[in-house]
Amino acid sequence: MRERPKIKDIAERAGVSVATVSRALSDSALVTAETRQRIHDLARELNYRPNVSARNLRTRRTMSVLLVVRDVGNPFYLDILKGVEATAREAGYSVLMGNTENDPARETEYFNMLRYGHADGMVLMTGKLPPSGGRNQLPVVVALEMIEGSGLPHVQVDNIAAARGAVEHLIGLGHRRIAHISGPVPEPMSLHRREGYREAMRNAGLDIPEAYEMRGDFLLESGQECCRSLFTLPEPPTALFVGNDEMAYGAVHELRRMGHDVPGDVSVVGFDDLYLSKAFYPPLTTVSQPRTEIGRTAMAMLLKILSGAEINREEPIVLPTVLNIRGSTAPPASNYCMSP
Amino acid sequence: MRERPKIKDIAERAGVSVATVSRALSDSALVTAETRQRIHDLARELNYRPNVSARNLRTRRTMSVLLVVRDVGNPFYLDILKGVEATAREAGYSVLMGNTENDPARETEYFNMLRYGHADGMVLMTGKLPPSGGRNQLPVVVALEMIEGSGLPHVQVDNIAAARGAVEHLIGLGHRRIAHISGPVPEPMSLHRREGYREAMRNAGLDIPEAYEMRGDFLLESGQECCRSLFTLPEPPTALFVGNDEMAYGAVHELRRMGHDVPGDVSVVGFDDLYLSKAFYPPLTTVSQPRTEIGRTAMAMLLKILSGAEINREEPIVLPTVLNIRGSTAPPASNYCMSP
DNA sequence: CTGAAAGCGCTAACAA
DNA sequence: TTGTTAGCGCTTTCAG
Repeated sequence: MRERPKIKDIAERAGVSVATVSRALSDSALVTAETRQRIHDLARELNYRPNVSARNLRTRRTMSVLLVVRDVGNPFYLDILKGVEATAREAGYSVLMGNTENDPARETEYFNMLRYGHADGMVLMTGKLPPSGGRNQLPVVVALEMIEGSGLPHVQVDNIAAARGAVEHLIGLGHRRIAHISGPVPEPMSLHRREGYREAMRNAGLDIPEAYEMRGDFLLESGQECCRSLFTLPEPPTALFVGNDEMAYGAVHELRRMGHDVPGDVSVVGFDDLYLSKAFYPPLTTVSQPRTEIGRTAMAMLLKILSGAEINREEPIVLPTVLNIRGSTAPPASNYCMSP
Repeated sequence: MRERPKIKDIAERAGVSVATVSRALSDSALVTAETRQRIHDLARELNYRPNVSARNLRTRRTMSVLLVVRDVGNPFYLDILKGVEATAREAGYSVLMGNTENDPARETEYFNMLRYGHADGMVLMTGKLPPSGGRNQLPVVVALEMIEGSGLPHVQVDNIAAARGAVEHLIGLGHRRIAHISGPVPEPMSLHRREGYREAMRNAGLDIPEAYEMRGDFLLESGQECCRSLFTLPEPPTALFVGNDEMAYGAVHELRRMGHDVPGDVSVVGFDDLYLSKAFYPPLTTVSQPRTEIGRTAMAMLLKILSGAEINREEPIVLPTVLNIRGSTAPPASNYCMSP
């Protein structure tokens, strides 16, 4: 037998044409059950494997999708990746990993991979977009990061409402001096979470001293640094609403280093509910996003687009968040407590 | 212009043959600099994109590799993924994600993807292998998990020595009653770390009570459970060497719940140096594996195999580990301290 | 229900 | 240096 059998080999052995083999292998109804069986047996016997490149060329599809994130090393994406992968494979698709590292050139490159026919569609989790160029025609679904006015379908959470809920929790505990450490500005995700913070404060009639709004970059170290600045203020906050868990870890770490107890002296709320937030000390109160579900939904949406179905590109799909109240929040210490 | 230009379109416009265009676009030296330039310009003007499926079919390679892990959701793989991805793209390869969830059927499936020509090679990070079937002929590199006697090239760390070093650190601090929580047995990785623990204890002339060797499964909860058992013993340990960081988090969590101070009452050492171990409280003493480097090395090895170079399949590449000593280890409390 | 035949778009022998 | 040509292995009309 030749190195690797092809349809032709099976056809010869079975005494039928390649067309029949192709049909039989794809379980077409246009083949007698009997021949179909015979061909299947023969295929197994010869250890036949279809050549995907040939099939792709012919069918003009690759049965694979691109999943593009800004940093594969970020644990935040894990469950999303998991959701995308699971949904993709259920539909027979493979997932190609893309990593932009915030480099617009790379992002363009991944769009080009779509155009090259490298993949059939893309789930995009970055905040920026290449210069356009007919990209709205491409099968792309944006997850998480809201790209304003992109015209691309997206699935996300309501960051404003979630943030507002988190801050309301702090206010409900009796906190009045609540500071915020935001993610990188002007990314929509950061802005929205900050907006939620502002809304909650405004609704409660609370002032936000300018120095209470710190800008971080979503990384642990910036959580530490921002926290340090906040606690050199003459009137430091009694509670922190931090833009993501990673910075919240940094903040708690720093608070401990400065001798403050969490939540005894300072309460901290995060955002994301990372993998380890429940094992953190103290277990972190944080907004939980349905990450796996986001992945699944985004991929399902992409599958729908790929199947040719019409979808509503304007109205984003918004998934619900939950505030997980754990050990890092408590009422303010009595000496800090002031009634309005 | 037609929907999507192909080489033929460029050829017609340029008044040359498709072969010349193909050569020009791949910057072959067999084309005049002048025509090459002209064709490049034309290609850009027409917004030409090569069709990868056609190319793949013709060249019999896909320029993509498979990266297979047992759980994409596990943060442990992040940096490895990053290393693999980086090295792959530097060489022009894409990375396809594979997720086995410890299901041997899936693992076979990924091997089949190689055989189908879905990808050119594979970096495998799971502990089990399908029934063989000429798999040793396939371009596969095993990272991390040692599959004994597989005949596949692999890159890894010396788990025995690393574990021994970690336990020696505890012994050096004065601990005598040191327990171990292992990963799933009989996986080589778990066995090796346990072996290192045993060696260190033996070398120091220390006994290992049977109950001091707990079996976990590398997950947080099992760290908690094993820890709970250990501290119902009449003579509980004063230090724990835990098979991975995740279980160590669980153990510390449980110790705190039971009212033990870490490291005041009990010291804990982990393995892996996960992303957040330094922000953990107390910052975790743990063995650090060069994860990104492991990914890079494995991918580099695979590239070498794909390029046709001969490599030594017998001798694994062993990368160095470092013991990161942080806040979770200290000398035993005086009332526990006993000289030999 | 089955077969013949025409490509999908590209690369690489072989010729010139 | 360039062109001609023959496929890579598969799917899918179109005829029978």
